[in-house]
This record gives sequence, structure tokens and C-alpha cells, in this order.
Amino acid sequence: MIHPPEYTLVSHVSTLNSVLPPLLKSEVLAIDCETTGLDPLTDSIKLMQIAVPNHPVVLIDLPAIPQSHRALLKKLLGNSALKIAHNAKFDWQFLTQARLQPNGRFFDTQLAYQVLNAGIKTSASLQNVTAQLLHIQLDKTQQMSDWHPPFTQAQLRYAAWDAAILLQLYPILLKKLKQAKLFKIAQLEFRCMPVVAQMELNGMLFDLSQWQILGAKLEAKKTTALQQLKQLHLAGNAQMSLLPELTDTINPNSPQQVLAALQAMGIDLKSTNQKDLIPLAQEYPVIQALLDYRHLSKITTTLTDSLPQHIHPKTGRIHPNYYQLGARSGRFSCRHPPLQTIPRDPAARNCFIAAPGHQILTADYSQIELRIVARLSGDSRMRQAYRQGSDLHRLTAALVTGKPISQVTQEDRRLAKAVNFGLIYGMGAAKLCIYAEIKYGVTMTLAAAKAFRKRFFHAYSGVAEWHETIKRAYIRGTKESRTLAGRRRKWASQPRLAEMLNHPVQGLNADINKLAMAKLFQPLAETNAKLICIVHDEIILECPETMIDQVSHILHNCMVAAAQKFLSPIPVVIDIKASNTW
DNA sequence: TCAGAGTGCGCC
DNA sequence: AAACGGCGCACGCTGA
Repeated sequence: MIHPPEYTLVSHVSTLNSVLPPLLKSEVLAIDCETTGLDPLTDSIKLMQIAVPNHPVVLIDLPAIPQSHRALLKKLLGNSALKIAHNAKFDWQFLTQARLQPNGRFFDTQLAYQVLNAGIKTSASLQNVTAQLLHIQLDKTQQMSDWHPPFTQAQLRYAAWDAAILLQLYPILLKKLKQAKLFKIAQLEFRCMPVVAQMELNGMLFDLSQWQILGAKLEAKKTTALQQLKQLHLAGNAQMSLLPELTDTINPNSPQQVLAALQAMGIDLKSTNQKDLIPLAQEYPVIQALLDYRHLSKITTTLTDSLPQHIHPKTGRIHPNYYQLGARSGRFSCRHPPLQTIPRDPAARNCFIAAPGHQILTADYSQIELRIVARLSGDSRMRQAYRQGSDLHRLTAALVTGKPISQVTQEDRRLAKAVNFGLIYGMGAAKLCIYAEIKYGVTMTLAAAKAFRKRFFHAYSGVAEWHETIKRAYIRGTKESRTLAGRRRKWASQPRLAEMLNHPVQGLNADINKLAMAKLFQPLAETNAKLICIVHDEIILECPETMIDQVSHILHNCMVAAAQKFLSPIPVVIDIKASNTW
């Protein structure tokens, strides 16, 4: 049983300066902040809590301490002690905005818990983590209370608990991480945390007027597409003597109604998703019209209206939330808005712009997943291809079509791309047909897909063997997977084979990208360039025009070093572009 | 009426 | 024997 923590409330400079010196000697510092709200750009800290072992928790009424008297506090937060926090990104952002940026090493109890439980559905709230690891039920009733002095006893007790409990969680999580051989991965996450926190604060500059022009165009196209769809539907039903009014009663956004309508037109369909519709688009104009409408509807509803709502009134920029462990694979997820799903269409991406005197620097890993497969499988043909700097998609095209590389057409290459990406994750012939059509506009018969599949694994026999190794683990009933960097994904029940084939690749991609980010933190801080977005294998900076060369160099070096650590001897290629827009 | 599963699709 | 993976969001629909 853990006793309620003692605490000292500091609401005066003199108390602060007598209370802080012993804390300066501590190797660990547990930190928590109570704020006026959740937005570090507009809200502020009302109370900050600092806990060190064998000492009452220090509760600082921050607004009561003038900026000019925070030197000692600043020194404490900036020292080399290990800073422990739950969801440290939040506290880092608020403290940074208060000119109290924490420094040194970090231990985020939330990230630690998420690293340990990657793949398992579980809440990583402080309340749940504490319940699971310490069997203590934290009272969170004060969390949303009005943090305004004079603080109530209940508020102060709650605040003290939140910081004190971190000191209890830390050794338990540390031990678990080490036992599970996950400490290194956790440290990678901890190193990434300030980078992510700063990236969110930076945000992306967005050209609203250009976006609205684009939106209006898309809206008009959508209307046209809908009219076209209705006309074709009517025409299709004319011979069947259905009532014209029926067309107007059908909701084009309802898969159920659309399916019924298409079936009534005599089209043999089981579902109205892309994969079923695309093969019929040539034959039935109404289906092409539906696909066109769907596409435009998707873009307009999810982006045209929503993106402008995320422009921050204070900065004029878009500041999404990135979740370091938002994906089971170890990848980031991104929300509010999801900048990782902005269409590749330049018309859309050009609306993300650089500030005056700046440029957008985008750097992405070239074919990183295939290179990872080459590394993990050790496939000799892939390794050789990459060592020679040849184009692996062309090579695959040559191998599966039997043509010499010089005669490989663009169409062949597109087909090979589908084959490469599909087959490495265990795709079957049937899905390969669909996938090739949808993703690359390549039509192939089932027999052709079967043949390609066979030739692919014959040509890349190392990949086939690598699949076999994973398949054996799968058959043994293994319920976890590790990346080369040691990241673990667990499954609560039986995984699917494809998930087990995918995780070592997608997960290592995440490891590499995170290592690159961590490496970027210090060198980037010494420039005026800012990290503004991350899209899985792409790093986007906003950089002063005068520093493009210097920053490109830094970016390149960090990304190469991060990837080489795991990919060597497979070479790493980074594509870097500078432009006025994304 | 409303939460939540399901469908569909944008990105990597 | 066969089996691509990872997200977030908007929508219509279901069921309590």
C-alpha cells in the first residue's frame, strides 16, 4: 500500500527558492502539469507538480511566480536529471510555451506502457496504467476541475498523487522494459518525444484561399458527376420501365441503396466497393460515373470542409496531433486533421506552403520497405540489385515477364510494382489481380497472376525462404513479432500470417524513421529550420531559403545514418526536394 | 435517439 | 489450401 503523498504548495518566490535546491541534486524528476485546457498554443499552466524520491511533492502555483523569478526552476527543468512524465509531450509543450523547456533524458510512462503492450488493445491512461501496475485506483475527479487558486485540498491532493505515482511506476516499467528487451525501443520513443512535441507546435502553413478555390472546383465536379450518375441510372432503367422518380430517392452515398439500384439495372454485383466496381467500369458507364462521384465525394467531404476548421486562430497554421504509438506496427498515427492522408494530387498538396523567406524541404526514403525486405530476407538477387543501384521494380518486371530489362515497358514496371508490394506480404493470386487493377491500372488474368506469383518467388528465393521462416513461427502459434530494432508487437489471439509478414517490415520502417527524427533534434535546433510533418517514410521541414543546402545536408545525413544502422549492407537512398509548397 | 459496428477510401 | 499490412474519417445503418 502506498501512502498519500505529502506535498508543499509554492505560491511565492521565496518559498520556491527554498524548496528547489534539494531537488536540483536528484537524479530523477517526476513532472506533471495542470493547465487551463488542452491546447498549448492558447492554454497555460495553472499548477506544476514536481516529485523526487523521499521528498514532499512540490506543487508550484506557476502564475504566481513572475517570469523574472523562474531562473532556478528553469535550471532544474533544464538539468541532466531523468524527467519522468505520463504523456510527456503534453507537459513538454506547455513548459516550452512557458519558456521552461525541459531538457535531459526523458522517461514517458505512457509511451513505456504502450511499447510494452504494442498490438494489444488497452488504455494507456495514467489511471489504467496505475491500476494495472500498482493496483491503485487513482481518483481523477479533480482532473477537469477549475485550476484556479485558492486550490482546494482535494485538488492539491490529486495533483500531488499524479506526480508521486510516476515515481512508483517508473521502476516497475523500467524493469518490465528490460525484462522484455524493450528498453532500447522505449528509449528511442523517449528521444522522439520532444521532436514530435515541437513538430506539433510548429504546424504547417496552409493557403486557405487556394484551398477554397480548389474546393469550389471539386464541388462543381462532384455535382456534375452526380448528375451524370443520375442520368445514366435513368437511362439504364428506361428499358425496364422503372419510375424516373426512383433515381431521386436513391442516396448515392448509401452502399446498400446503390447496390440495389445497380442490381435492378441488371448488373451482377455483390458489393459496391472499388474492387468489384472497377472491372465493370468499362462495360457500364453508370459504374464509372459512380466511381467518379465517390472519389470526388470522398475528397470534398473529408477535406474541403474539415481542413480549414483546423487552422489555428493564433498561428494560422494547422497543428495536427501525432501519436507516436498510434499504430500497432510502431508507426505514427495522425489526427485532427489526418495530414498523413492528404491526397498526393499536387493541387491538394500545393495548398501547404512555406512561410515567407522559407521553403518546404521534403525527404523520403526511396523504396524503404523493399530495401528492408532485401535486408531481412538476405535475398541475393535483391541485394545485388540494390548494390548496383538498379531499379528493383524493373528487375521484377523483367523476371516475371521473361523480358530482358532493356525491353521492360512502363506498363510492365507498374505491374511489377503491384507484384512486389503485394507478394512480399503474402498476397494471393486473386487479390493480386484486383490490387494491380486498382492501384496501378494493370489488368491481369487470374492465371497470369498465379504465374507471376510463382515466378516471383522463384526469382527471389530468399524472400520465399524468409516467408517460410515466418510461416513456421506462425504455425507454432507464436503470438508476437519483433523488428530488427527489437520493437515487439503482440497479439491477443491468433495473428493472421500476413500480419506477421508485415510487422517486421512496417515496424522497422517506423524504427528507422523515428531514429532519424531523434538524430535530427539537436542539429535541427541549431538551425532555424523546423520539422513540420511526418508521413511514415517522409520527413518534411520548413527551412529558411538561405539554409536549404545546409539543412538538406543535415537531413540527409541523419536519415542515412538511421537507416544504415539496420539496413547495411543494403544501400539507402533519400530523395530530397525543396519547393515553395509541399 | 444514440453509440457502435460496418462500408468505403484517402495516404504510406 | 489460402491468407497483403498500417491508419483516420464520413457516411448510412442497426439495435437497444
